[in-house]
Amino acid sequence: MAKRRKVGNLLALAVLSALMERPMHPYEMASVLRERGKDQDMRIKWGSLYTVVGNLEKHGLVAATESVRQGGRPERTVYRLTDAGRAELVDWVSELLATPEPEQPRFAAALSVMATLPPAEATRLLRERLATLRAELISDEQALAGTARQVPRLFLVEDEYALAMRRAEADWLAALVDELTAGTFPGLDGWQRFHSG
Amino acid sequence: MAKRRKVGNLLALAVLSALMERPMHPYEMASVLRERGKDQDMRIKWGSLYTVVGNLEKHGLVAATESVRQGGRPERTVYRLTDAGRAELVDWVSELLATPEPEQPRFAAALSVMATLPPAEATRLLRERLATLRAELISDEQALAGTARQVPRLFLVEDEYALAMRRAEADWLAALVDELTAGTFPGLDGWQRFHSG
DNA sequence: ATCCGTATACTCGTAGACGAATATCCGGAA
DNA sequence: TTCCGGATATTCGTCTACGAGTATACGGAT
Repeated sequence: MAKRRKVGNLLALAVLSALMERPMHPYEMASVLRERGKDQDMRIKWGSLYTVVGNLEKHGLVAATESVRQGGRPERTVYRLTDAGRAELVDWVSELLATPEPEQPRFAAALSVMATLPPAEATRLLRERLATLRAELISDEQALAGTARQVPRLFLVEDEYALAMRRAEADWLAALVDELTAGTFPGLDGWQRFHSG
Repeated sequence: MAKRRKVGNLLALAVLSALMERPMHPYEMASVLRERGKDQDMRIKWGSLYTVVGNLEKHGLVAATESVRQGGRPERTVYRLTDAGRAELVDWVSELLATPEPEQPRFAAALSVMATLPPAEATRLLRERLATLRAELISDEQALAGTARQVPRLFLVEDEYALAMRRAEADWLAALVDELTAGTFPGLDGWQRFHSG
């Protein structure tokens, strides 16, 4: 289903949305994104930024407006959103919002090969994860509560979502660890034997 | 924190784990992975498979054992896991299990630019997502219950995890949609006005 | 007056990811 | 017997992602 975008990198989505506000040059986009805390959602890759902006231009989704030389600094090219770009943004967001796509988190990959470790070791590691997760959860909750006093909630939904998912992961993980610890997880003995023999 | 792996692609993890069982040639790995249902977790990219195996060999994590020409078929190179490869696998799984890393699901990106759509439209799309999500949830639950009768639970933890996360997403989403529908989401009027004016 | 750390702004080379093409074999239908 | 479609196995070339490097300017400390 998921349509093939001319520029598929999610960084392009961020760029387009930044340009909704006003024309900017690439470096400025990065700054704006960082200030908005988007850098946590998607760590800004400098190499990609310029490639992505270039591709967006090539496909007519953004257009260069001017090349200003301010002081003696390197020349900056300012880009603005085209009509096609605006349309692409709307279309893309709509698709992303409406269509759940199967994500493949790294942790799932790890679980799928968990059997390569002996059960005791796996349990120990999972317990470690759970502890870290809970600690992060607490500080993230506080951080969110803090920014919620300054930023309207509309711009924090992503964080609320992320937090909810983390909480769910912690809950699920706690249940698994309990089963492993109590020995009620089925097949534990076979798993153990596989690693002893 | 996350150590830089010689071969970072998660497909490499799957390859290493497949080779734990017995030596194989690349195409066979793909088949085995597919049969185990891993192809859902990570859609097999043929281009990557051979690159990844090649890189694993270059770094001494796997080694070619023989090149068999069976019948007149193209020559197949069979690879086995080296000691270094086994160690890498254990180390990698351990890290992935123990260390929660900030994932950046596409949906989070979508939420972060949701404001570019008018609230009514966003709500409509989210409702659509919720419906799809719930439908998928039901069929996935049944599918899992089905395979659970044939495969030991140890090899289904990833699926249980995926399912739990989906459920959590659906719950969170339902709550959000309710707020939007009831009009109790704060700042709804400002959001609307931004798009009318 | 000069030094230097930090912010600004971008370029480039390379490693990796992946789609699509290629080539051969086998079994069954015509 | 011959033809064809699907399974077997891999190669190739392109396109992308990104780290690391480069170069200048500004402001405060020395």
